[in-house]
Amino acid sequence: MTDNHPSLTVGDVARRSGVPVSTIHFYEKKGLIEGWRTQGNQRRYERRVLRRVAIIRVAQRAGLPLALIKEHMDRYASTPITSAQWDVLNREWRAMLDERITSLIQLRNQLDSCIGCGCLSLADCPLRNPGDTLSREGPGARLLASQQGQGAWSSIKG
Amino acid sequence: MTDNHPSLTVGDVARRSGVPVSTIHFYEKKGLIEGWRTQGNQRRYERRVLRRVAIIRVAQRAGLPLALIKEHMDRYASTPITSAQWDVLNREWRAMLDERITSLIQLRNQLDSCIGCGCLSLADCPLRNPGDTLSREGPGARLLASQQGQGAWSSIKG
DNA sequence: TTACAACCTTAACCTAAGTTTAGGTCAAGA
DNA sequence: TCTTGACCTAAACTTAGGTTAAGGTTGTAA
Repeated sequence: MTDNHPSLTVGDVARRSGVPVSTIHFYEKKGLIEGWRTQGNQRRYERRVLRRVAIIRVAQRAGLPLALIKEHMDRYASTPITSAQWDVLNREWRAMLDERITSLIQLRNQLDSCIGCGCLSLADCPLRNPGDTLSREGPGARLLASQQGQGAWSSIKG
Repeated sequence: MTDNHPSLTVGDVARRSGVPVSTIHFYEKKGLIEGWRTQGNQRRYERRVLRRVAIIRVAQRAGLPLALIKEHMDRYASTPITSAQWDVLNREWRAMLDERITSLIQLRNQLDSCIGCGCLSLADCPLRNPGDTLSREGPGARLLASQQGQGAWSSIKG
């Protein structure tokens, strides 16, 4: 914990990142972070790992699966990355985030018009059914979901 | 499938909502949707359930857990709800969505400044460490996560 | 009335992201 | 030296959100 401490123990990382030791083990096993071992086989990390853990946690809050986070970090970490490559990756990552943001905003906007209506309570829907008029044409009631579009990242779940 | 069809089979719901039959069963078992049974014990639903399923899927895409979606829907469904009550619930739900939206936008904005830097590649971080200067004071490197705020809804995961 | 798709239930299985437990080792201070 | 807290591994367990399988029933159309 002194200032010119060259490396962090797993406990240090846990304390300073707010993540349990078991999770640090887990992340290491999954290849999301890396460090080295002492002669006594104990884990040691560079300070830089803290930021990496922080990014992992933020990305998780955003709903990104670890596999995707890892994949992305790995691609950025491949040493000779051209700015064009970086650009592509960055755009993909953003597209996925944008998709999720859109989803959330859309959901929020549905609140007044939909959550208050009969489809959620058991009373009649006061919005005389703009959705159900679609039903004759096939896959109705998908209007919310179908507005999502099919970005590059939606394939992740499909 | 004819127009004045009063009810939907589980297959109808599946087809029209784009969700597998097994998932419809699952949602029903979890109490997220409800219907009734024919004399032959087959499921029947009102058309309204389609919109409900659509909302569930959008909410899921936004990263909300089913338990939370259900909890919220249940509260709206409690029959005698005053407009004041509705207002409170609506504000809570929106606050949570806003929090998540903010989180995502923040993450997206971190992309350029952070994912391109040395904490992800193995080179030195070009952003001469605004995070690590915090390390002397205790839980450093939590700056991203701690910017998230602790709204009424963050307790859900904690 | 017979075929066949669509339905039913229960139970086992699956992935993700960890957590917990058990049994053993390491390192630093009194 | 001894104790104690921090560390190690492996394996079992957990929750969420489903999917798959097996074996039986229903409903409809020829």
